[in-house]
Parts: sequence; C-alpha cells; structure tokens
Amino acid sequence: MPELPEVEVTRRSFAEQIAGARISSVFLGKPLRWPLGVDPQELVGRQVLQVRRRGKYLLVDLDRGMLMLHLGMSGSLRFAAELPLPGVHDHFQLTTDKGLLRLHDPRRFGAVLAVSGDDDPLAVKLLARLGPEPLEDDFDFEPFARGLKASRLAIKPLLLSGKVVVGVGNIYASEVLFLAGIRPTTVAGRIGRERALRLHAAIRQILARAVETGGSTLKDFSAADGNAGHFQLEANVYAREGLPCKVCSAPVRQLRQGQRSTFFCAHCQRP
DNA sequence: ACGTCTACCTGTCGGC
DNA sequence: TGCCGACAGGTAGACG
Repeated sequence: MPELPEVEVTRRSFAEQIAGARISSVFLGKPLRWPLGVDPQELVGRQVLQVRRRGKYLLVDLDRGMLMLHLGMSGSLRFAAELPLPGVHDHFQLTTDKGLLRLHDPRRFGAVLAVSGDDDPLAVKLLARLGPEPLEDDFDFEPFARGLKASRLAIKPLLLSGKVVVGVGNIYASEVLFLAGIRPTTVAGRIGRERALRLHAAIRQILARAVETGGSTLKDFSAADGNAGHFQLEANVYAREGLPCKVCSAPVRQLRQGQRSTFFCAHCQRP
C-alpha cells in the first residue's frame, strides 16, 4: 500500500508514543513474507528505543536487537492504547506498557523481521541495495544524474528499482515524471542535464509535500494513529486514464512497463 | 553486472 | 446473482 510518504507518515504517527515502551507479549497471525527469525518470546521484556525509516522499511530499535517492518503492498500499522481483538488480516502485534502496535496486511507481502541490528547480515542484505533517501540532505544531484546516465532502462522502471533513489513507488513515479515533463518510456541514459535537474527536484518536491500534508494519493491509507490521509495530493495522472490532463486537457494515457501500469500525458511529457 | 520475469496473497471490480 | 479473469500501493530471487 505504501510508498515512502505513507511509510514516513506512519512512522511519525507513532514513533514518539512508542519510544521507551516495554514489550510484554507478542502475537503472530498468519505467516508474512518471511518468518520472524526468532522465538517471539525472546522479544518479551525488551524495550523500544526509537523508530527509524530506510526506504520503505521501518526500523524499530530495541534495547537489544531491532525489528524490521515492511508494509508490502497492503500493510498498515496501528498503535493505540486499546484495539479490538485481532482480525483475520492482523498478523503481528506487540503488546507494550505504552500501547499495542499492530500490523494489518491482507495480502501479506509485508514483513516483520527480528535482527540483531544494522550489522545483522540479513539487515545488511536487505538494506544494502537501497539507493539514496530522497528527503535527506545528501540526495545530491550529481550521483543521481550519473545513475541516470549509466542506465539503459526506461526512466519509470528505473525510478521503481530503487537504484537512483528509494521510496518512489508506482503512483509517485507517474506523478513525479508528470511534474518533470518526462515521458515514462524515455531511456534514462538519454535524459539531459536540464531535465534530470527537473526530475531530481520533482522527486523531492512531491515526496516532501506528501509527507508534510500527511496526505496521500492512496484511497485507504491511514496512519498508525488511525488518521486518514487528507487527499491533499490528488493525482495528476495516476489512475486517470482517458480523463483530461489537468494542465492541457489532452487525455491521460496508460501503458504497462514491467507488469506495472504507468500513466502520463503525451502532450505535457516529452520523450 | 545488468535487465527481465516470477512469485508471494487476498480483495475488488468489470464483463459476461 | 454468480463466476472468472484482470488488476492492485512491493520487491527478493531466479534466470538469461
């Protein structure tokens, strides 16, 4: 369900409340993408220190070890003092002295992993491939431009790959390319400096605004405190096939790239 | 090393 | 109304 903004909004919605919480029990539902990796009893008694994010992973630092959470395609977190009994799609829950942290994930592409820390081989394996964080100060243009130049992929699947930047998912990829005026099928390596600059700026702008507003293009997104997105960020092109472009009124077009749908305006976005 | 494809799983929607 | 296929926010891992 979530792209970087939704994951970050989720993180911010419970990170402070859960900090310092002591885990008293662990509930596991159906299997997720991978096994937890430890006996859940081992987590009991540990304390939550802080919640970080890397790409679309949430990293819950414990006084000993770390939990890696991923929301996959349909996952969402809730953190509350009390919650109804777990339903069929609730697959992980921590009970703490500060509240319940619950993962709801109908499709179960999400994950909860218990690792020893950032240096854990599994954590390293999963996080090593991730490109730079778009909202950090070190998301520099020059390495980004070199990443584009080095690729023969179409720009849209390159954005999704996480190699030149993390966190841009299928919705925001279309939106970012619309804002930058770049056709999704354009070969990344053939994008010139000026357009690469616009793309770099568009990524920061769209993702940052999505986080700030706590809004989302997602229909069913809500943060861990239960607050729904405000729909501040209405899509310009995503899921608008056949509807008029909001800028030029030409019909929005759809195509498939790597089994994922892409939306664009052929007039506003040049090859 | 790179690009492409499959697989994981459930719910929803459109067409017949 | 019911059935069936297509599709949905992600990404690791296998393959060529």
